[in-house]
Amino acid sequence: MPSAGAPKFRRRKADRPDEIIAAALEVFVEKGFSAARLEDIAARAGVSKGAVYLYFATKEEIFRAVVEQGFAPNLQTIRNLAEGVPLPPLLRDLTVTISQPLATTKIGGIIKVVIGESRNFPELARAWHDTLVAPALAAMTSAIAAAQARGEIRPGDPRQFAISLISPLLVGVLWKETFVPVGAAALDIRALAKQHVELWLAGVAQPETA
Amino acid sequence: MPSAGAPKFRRRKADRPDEIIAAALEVFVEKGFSAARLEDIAARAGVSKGAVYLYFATKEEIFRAVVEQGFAPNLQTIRNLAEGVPLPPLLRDLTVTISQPLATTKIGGIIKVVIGESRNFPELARAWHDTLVAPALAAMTSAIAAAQARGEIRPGDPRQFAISLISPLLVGVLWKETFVPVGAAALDIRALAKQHVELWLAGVAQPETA
Amino acid sequence: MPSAGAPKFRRRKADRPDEIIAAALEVFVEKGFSAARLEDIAARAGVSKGAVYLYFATKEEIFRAVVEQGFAPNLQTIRNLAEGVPLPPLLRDLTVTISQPLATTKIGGIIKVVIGESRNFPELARAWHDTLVAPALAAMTSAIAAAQARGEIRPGDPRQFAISLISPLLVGVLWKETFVPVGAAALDIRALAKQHVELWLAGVAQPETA
Amino acid sequence: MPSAGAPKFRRRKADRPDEIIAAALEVFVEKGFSAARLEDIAARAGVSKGAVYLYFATKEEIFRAVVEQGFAPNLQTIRNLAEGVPLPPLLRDLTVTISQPLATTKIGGIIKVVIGESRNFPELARAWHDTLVAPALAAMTSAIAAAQARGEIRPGDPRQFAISLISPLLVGVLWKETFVPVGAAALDIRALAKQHVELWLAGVAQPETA
DNA sequence: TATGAATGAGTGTTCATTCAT
DNA sequence: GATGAATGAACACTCATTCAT
Repeated sequence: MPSAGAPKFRRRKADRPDEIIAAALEVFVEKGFSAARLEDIAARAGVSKGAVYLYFATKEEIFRAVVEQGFAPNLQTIRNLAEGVPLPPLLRDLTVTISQPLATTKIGGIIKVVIGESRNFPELARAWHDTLVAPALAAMTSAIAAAQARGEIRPGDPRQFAISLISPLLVGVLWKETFVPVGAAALDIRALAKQHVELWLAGVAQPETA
Repeated sequence: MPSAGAPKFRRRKADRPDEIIAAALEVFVEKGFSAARLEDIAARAGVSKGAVYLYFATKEEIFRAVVEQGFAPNLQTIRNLAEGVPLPPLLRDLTVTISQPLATTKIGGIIKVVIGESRNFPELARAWHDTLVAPALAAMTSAIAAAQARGEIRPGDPRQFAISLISPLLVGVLWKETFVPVGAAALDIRALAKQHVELWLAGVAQPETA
Repeated sequence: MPSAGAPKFRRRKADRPDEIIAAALEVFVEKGFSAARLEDIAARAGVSKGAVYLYFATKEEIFRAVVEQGFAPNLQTIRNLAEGVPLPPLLRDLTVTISQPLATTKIGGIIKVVIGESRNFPELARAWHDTLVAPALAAMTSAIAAAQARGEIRPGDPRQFAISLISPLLVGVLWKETFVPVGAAALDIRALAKQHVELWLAGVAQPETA
Repeated sequence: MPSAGAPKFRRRKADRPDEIIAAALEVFVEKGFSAARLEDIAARAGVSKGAVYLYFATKEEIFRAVVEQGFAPNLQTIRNLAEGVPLPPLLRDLTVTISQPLATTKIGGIIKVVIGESRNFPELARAWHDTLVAPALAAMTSAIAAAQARGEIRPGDPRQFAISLISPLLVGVLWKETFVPVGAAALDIRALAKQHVELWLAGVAQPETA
């Protein structure tokens, strides 16, 4: 009977943690860590307050799980930054690959929460920095430096070039999380990314020195 | 009277509200609204808990005062965006004017807090958007559109161009508030601004159509 | 059937209640009623939490069972206090009979728990008093009074004499439960009982009136 | 006006801790540590729940204060056990000195609580043992040993003699705390002490060896 | 029977807010 | 005005009890 394949009314125990994390993410993004009520998280996950404590020992642990779970899907993306490839096609490609999840997943909310709680949970901010942000920035920086060495792009601080490149994406997701919910005009992150990459490529191109 | 001679003891009652606001800003930036304790704010302002309530009716009101007080100094800057002026000199100028306070004042902290509490205080996020962010963006957008009309810069969505222009500054400020306190390498916002403006100007320039 | 041959696996269902009571006794003695967790009792009894509820309706009921079960083995001892017998041999005998279980069984723990929870479970304290303590004391008191009537022991309040007689045993048991677990020197209850009975007999003896 | 001597409605801050400790003692004796509700303690002390936390950080800390406060008044009594004095007058004296507070103060309740919570607060049980019980027992033991050396009392384990001596007092206070509240006949501790001391003195006296 | 996931009432603790001084 | 002791509503967390399997 259990093999019949029809999903049972009661969900499997194994699903609960993820359901709770998903619910918690929403609540944390809305309220921040402190103002988030455990009861809200539980309710949104469709379980009782007590059930949450079957899977997480404290509210903090839920928060950590939420933030850490924001890592995994993004780690791979970073490793795709190959150095030997000419930048223009690489970036035009990457733009699509990156702006897609930024526009559609919850990652923006996590970024917002990490920023907001960075002083209350410094280890999490540090983990995000060390595991995601710094490596990603370093990868882009060295890809840019390599392109400079090949003469493809003009001189200048490659780290600052990298920041110039990715900042609008970050601002885009924060805009979406911060101002759109209070009535601001939406931002087409993908269009923004596309136009910005062209701007950036033109901006870092070698001047046509005759 | 306050200007007449050196007052024996500073901290005249008229200064209290501002001292409280300044203290509150620090605490709110560190902890967020919910986790900020009134007692900490009072202590940092050098007054008793009860004294805070002589000037502000609730913790929320202090928060509003903190965020609203972040407006004033920036409103003027925005109005300086003249439309008739060629963009390059204007922006090179503006870069200095803007990145200076971003790098040295508390404005970064306020931005962080506004982002973090945008869902708990939507009116504040809306006020920031409507009063500061949207007008500034609109001003830049129309300045850019005007420049496009004059043929100074190439076609493209002028709002997105504007976002491309200012995003690195915003990211720089958030970086300073979020990752530097947990050990990340500092960012020279002014250098970043300078290099980025050149990148942007080059990136939006008309292609050298012969 | 249970007596036929060696049962393959012990722990037949009929044993469960006693196993639970035994486990509960340990936990109650360690923690007291309130701080005792049903889960601990279940775990120590080697059953699931739910299984406990197949045999007992509430935690209180388990507690009652534990305390009441402390009665049975002791009720008989009390009835052995014959009145017509000369006290010295009777007591020297009793000493061994009584100090044996005091030193080796869990009765000390039960006494401790009954004392500790007497206000939370007054009926239990009352039951202990009415069923065990008062009858025992009364039996001893009248045996002593009878001996006084026979001129074997000197005048004095026979109830107080009875208390003088048994107190060290009680204190010995409580000492074992209270101070030995925190590092105090152990007490040899049997030796104490032996020496104390002689002291008592000498103390209540008729002064050598020539 | 404050000097007028009329006690103000609002009690002095300095009195609160003691009032809370007194209230807590009652509740702890009635319920035990776990079952005692902070709200009950607060109510019985005539303050709000929050006020308790102005003086004690946790419920445990209140408990410790209650138990430790049970030390002080008793420490001095112990030191009065002089060794060179003949035992009979010393003990007849001591009996009054000791049974007085046992009969009238809250010490019995504290003893009961220390016994009941000895496993949950082993440091407290240990502190009681090391600071009060063991020294008192040691003092009596050596006073008895000295008397034995002087030939005043007969041979035998002096520690056991000491236990024989004090046990009825202990049992008396426990009786008062445990069984009297559930309807048992009261015990006149002072009369018990008096008769018991005589019993003990006669019991340990040198047999009239011709 | 037996399990253990789930529930939700209960309680320790915090902290914005009040108010007697 | 200024203080900080006092209040009590709010919330994280626990655990006896239930019940689907």
